Amino acid sequence: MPSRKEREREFHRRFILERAVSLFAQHGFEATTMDMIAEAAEVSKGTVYNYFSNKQELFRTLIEWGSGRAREIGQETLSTPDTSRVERLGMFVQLFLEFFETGRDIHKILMQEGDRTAVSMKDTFGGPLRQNFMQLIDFISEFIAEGQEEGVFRTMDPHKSAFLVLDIITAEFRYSVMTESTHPLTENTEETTSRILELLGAQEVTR
Amino acid sequence: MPSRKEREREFHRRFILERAVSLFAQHGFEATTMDMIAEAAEVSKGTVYNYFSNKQELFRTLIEWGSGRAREIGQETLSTPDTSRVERLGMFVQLFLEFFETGRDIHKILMQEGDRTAVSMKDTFGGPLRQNFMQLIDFISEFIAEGQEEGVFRTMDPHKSAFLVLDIITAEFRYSVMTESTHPLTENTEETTSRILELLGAQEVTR
Amino acid sequence: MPSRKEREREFHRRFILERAVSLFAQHGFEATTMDMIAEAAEVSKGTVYNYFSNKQELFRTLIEWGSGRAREIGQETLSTPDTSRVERLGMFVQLFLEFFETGRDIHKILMQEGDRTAVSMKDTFGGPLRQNFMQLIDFISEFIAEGQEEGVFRTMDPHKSAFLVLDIITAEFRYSVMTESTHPLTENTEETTSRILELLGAQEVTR
Amino acid sequence: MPSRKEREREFHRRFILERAVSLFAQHGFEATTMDMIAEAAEVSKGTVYNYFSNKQELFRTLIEWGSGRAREIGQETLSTPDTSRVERLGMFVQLFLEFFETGRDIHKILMQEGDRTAVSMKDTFGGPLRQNFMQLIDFISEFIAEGQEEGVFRTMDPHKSAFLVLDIITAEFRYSVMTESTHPLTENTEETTSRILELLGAQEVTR
DNA sequence: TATGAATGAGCCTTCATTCAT
DNA sequence: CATGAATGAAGGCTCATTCAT
Repeated sequence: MPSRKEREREFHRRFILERAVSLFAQHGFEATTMDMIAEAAEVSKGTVYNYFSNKQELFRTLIEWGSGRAREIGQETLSTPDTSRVERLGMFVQLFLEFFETGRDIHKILMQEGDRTAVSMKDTFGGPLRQNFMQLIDFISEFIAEGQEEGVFRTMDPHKSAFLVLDIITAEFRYSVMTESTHPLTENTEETTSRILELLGAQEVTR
Repeated sequence: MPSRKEREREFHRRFILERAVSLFAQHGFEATTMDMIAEAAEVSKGTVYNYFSNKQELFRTLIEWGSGRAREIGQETLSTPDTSRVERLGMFVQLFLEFFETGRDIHKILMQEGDRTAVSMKDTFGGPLRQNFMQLIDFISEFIAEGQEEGVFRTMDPHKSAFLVLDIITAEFRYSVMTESTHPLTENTEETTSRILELLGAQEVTR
Repeated sequence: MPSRKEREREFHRRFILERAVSLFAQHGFEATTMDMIAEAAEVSKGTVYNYFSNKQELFRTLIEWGSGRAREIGQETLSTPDTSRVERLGMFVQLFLEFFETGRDIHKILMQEGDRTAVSMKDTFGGPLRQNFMQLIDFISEFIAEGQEEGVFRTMDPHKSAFLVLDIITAEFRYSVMTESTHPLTENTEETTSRILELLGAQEVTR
Repeated sequence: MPSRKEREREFHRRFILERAVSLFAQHGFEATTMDMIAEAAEVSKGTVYNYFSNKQELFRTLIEWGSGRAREIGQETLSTPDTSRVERLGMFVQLFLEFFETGRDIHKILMQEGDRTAVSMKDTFGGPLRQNFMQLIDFISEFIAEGQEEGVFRTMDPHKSAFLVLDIITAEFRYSVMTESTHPLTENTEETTSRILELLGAQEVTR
């Protein structure tokens, strides 16, 4: 039972995080200073240190938060029982694109850091990010493998296919940003889904 | 006719660049210090500044070099006359994967900065990188559009398709890095090519 | 009502300035390092930057402070109503020499920078220094012109005379420094004043 | 008997000095780099070091050169026999103003450094500059003392008067620079001379 | 002697972190 | 807990000087 104090503390902590997100997204980890964060959060620098022991922890929290949510989406949608694989996949794509839409900033961070993580495993932030990412890959991979057993998907390496599936979805985000599009990403849910189904060689898909 | 001095100077310049590449790839722009670069290049810090007026210029040179080469590959392969579209695409994929293979570090940098560029257009390094990237997209886009006119590819937005084509290729790189694979990327040339052809709805492809 | 914190901050700021003055006077702007200033002020380098955004601002503050005070002296003494011009001039000379006496260091800086300003107008520090100096010249100039109208002073270019008047006063300072004299400058008030009166051709002066 | 080589060397040395003068005048000692000097002298940096063992020596040479010339002027004009003191003084003023006119740059340097010298005796450049300056003061001082004995000048401290005499002359230079005047300084020879004579209380001067 | 690449000490400035109030 | 002044370890960059060619 969290006391009122604890709840307030958690609230304050989240507030700082939310203000920090856009700064990190805009300037990257190194170029974002604690002063900037403190100012954006309308508190003193000391206060920021009261909630986060250092800059890295603050950033790591963001990474974990974002990548954790991504993993959750996979977990929640892909294993829903009593639903066709196609429907589940559609749900997954939709929630993912919605997630991108809602938290563009956290996504920019994840993508930038994702690549850096892909690059140097020992990276401080790589840990939780990589873990969440790999779990997400596993959910997708398993989803694909089961679909193959059911004869719904064509036979191909499920693990690699999982990467490709994620790539197709994130491509939407990259395309949107590169073309400075203002259309909501979710508009492309159906198109993206069918592109994935095609990749997976889903039988029942009709175009 | 460049004098011996000039040639040596150019040689030395390249040497510093080569040593800097892996540092930037590993730590990113901000976290890589001029001291690190100087030490890696086995020269003094002053010497590095003798060849590059500042850290940004050094980095920009790398970005332009890498992204310029990527654009060239597109230009050289996709517009080859007297060759079927399928063959041209195969060549494109192969050269691109070879390029990844040869210069893994420069690619890591391009991808990291690519994402950062995708994120904030005003970025200092965005200029040349974005320009080269967009030109590459244009080459691919045109290649697709012509193929559509010839009835070789299915009808879909050529511009967006171009992004997807690139994404499919770079996905190989990402996958390779994430799984710490040691297989040469070029092994996947055929598979990647056919995946792209499938995306484009190429008629003659048989699996 | 400035809070205690604000007052302390202002106090500290002044302290750093006072310690910096003698360093600048001794070594000049370029040769004085922020490390020297920090050490002299018994604080860390970072603290200096807490009070002054950079070296130039610190120096500019000194220049403005000193040259502003010089201008004030002219303003306050020369336009005093109900006082003879001779008395006013005497007051002016006295206060000026006192000012030299009190802040020998700031004067050294003003004279050094004054010459540099005289030399290159575009100088960063020239602005406020030159402005204050010119205003001082204007006060003196006006004082002389009015004296001429009253028939107290001989006829001559008031503007140029103003420069000469100042030169005569500062000559005392230069002489004192060159001869390493320890006599208080104010001892020469009367002598200097009569020298100026002679220059101005003041009627009532008897020797 | 200087060999041709030696003469050429001396010639080259002077050339570098001449090119360096305006740089030092414009930017001051610290802000003038050896690169700038080398470029201005159209030689390599190494060559500059071939003629001057370091930056300080180069600068000191300039100072000695300039201050030596000033001393010479005093020596040559003030002790001319068979000439009235008034005429000698006129000659002195004229040559001095001409010197200012011809070598504005070296003068700027002397005035800037002169003040700095006046300030810290231990200064590296102070030595020769101070020595030449003091000798010049001595010449003037002696000239005044003798004039006093002859009854030509009023009685006053000859040493201090010498400083004032020099101040009156240099004031012309300062005034000219401050007002950005383009008139040749020598135009003011007569006016300046009579101002000095007035200071000295010369009997025969009529205005 | 001329050249200019190499060196490295040192400068200004930034910023994560600490800590007294 | 909140504050923000103080700290000092780096970092980017400059430039006088050296030295091999």
